[in-house]
Amino acid sequence: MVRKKRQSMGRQKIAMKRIENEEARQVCFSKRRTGLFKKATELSILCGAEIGIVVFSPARKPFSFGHPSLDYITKRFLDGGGNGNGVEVVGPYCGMFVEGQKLLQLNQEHAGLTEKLEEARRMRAEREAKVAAQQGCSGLPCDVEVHEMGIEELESFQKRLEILCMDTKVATGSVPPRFGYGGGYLGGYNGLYLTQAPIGGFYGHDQDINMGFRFGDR
Amino acid sequence: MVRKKRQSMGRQKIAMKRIENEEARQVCFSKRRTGLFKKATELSILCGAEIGIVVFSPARKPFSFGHPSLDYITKRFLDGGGNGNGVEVVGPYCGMFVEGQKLLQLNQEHAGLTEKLEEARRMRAEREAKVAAQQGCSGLPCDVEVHEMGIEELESFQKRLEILCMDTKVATGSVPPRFGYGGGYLGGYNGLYLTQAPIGGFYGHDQDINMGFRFGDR
DNA sequence: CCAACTATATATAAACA
DNA sequence: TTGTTTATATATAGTTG
Repeated sequence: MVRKKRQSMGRQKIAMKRIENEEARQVCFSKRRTGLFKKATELSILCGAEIGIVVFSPARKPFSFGHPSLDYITKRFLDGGGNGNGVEVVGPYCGMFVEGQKLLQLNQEHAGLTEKLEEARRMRAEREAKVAAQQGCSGLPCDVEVHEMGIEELESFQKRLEILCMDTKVATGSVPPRFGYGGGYLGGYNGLYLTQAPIGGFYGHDQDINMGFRFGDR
Repeated sequence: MVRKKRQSMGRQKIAMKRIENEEARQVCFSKRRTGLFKKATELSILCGAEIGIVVFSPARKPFSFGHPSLDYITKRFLDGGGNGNGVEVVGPYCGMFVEGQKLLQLNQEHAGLTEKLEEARRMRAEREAKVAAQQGCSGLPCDVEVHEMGIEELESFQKRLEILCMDTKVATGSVPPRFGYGGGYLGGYNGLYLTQAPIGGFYGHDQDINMGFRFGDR
């Protein structure tokens, strides 16, 4: 009787060490990343846990996962870290989220500086006007350019932040991708989202595209 | 022949929805969190991936995982996101790490603004001096210091950042906890670190410190 | 909470589309 | 790089201590 050849050897045990074969490593990465995110999804659903994950592929491509969303988790920290203490960082053991605190501080600092800059500009304008009225010596080479540039940069920066914010929401699924970006929703269920998160620069090298949310795109 | 009663019903299938029983939910969380971190560990070893995870338990207690460390991963972004492009955010889809990009931008913007502020103040002082002297508008020495406040803020800010940075290192295990905090290193191997990450001043409540696991154990 | 233990649900290595 | 199939390695629910 002819025994049919096995169609598969089934799952083989593998040594817990770096997979040297590059292709195999990449395949393994894809599958296990999917598995990891699925586990995270289940954990958050079953236990009501809130989770944020960021993974860099062997090819240095970033992927992220968040529930309810990374945005939400970050906000939770910015709003006090769930410890009822929104000001003093008693035990700043938030790991990755320490960044949230830094961000908050920088934002405040930024706002403060912006205000001061504006004020300084106003003052200077006044003086300038005064001087001009008295002596008509306008057109000093250095100051005009510097300050106009400041405003432009400020505005473009503001704009960039807003876009970033919206994109983050889209990517993390806290907002439906109705902006023609291609969307950030990759799967998941029950309000959970899996997102690929290329940083920019070179993610167009190969076609890791199916997730295609870009920005004005490659 | 007496058949022994089964010692266990074995693993039962459970519905993918929130576990209502609080105790069961907490137990499930512990087991699955361990499993999730183990999966992350395997992924990083097998594929050379870099991973950062933050999880909030249903009891709102934070746990984190990082390879090589959250600190390292964060730095990678702050230093340019590993894309060799530290300035323009082409595709700002970094999820959690968008924060990193924002931080970078804000930092740069902060530096730029500070400079411009100084500049603006210097200019204003110049005008003022000119007005006071009511003389020509050619260059002249302007040693008026009006920007002390700016400098003070800058220094305190700098200090706060440094403290945060050090604490982050302690928390992620990249530096031994010699500061009496109670320690952030909880186990791990091969350069992998498992860290519990309580946020506030309450991380000493109980000793759920034993989330370690080994390969080959089961 | 943690450590077994058992029986079963799941994840996944290999090979191929 | 994703999807499918097969056979097997692992993760875990339920329970006990």
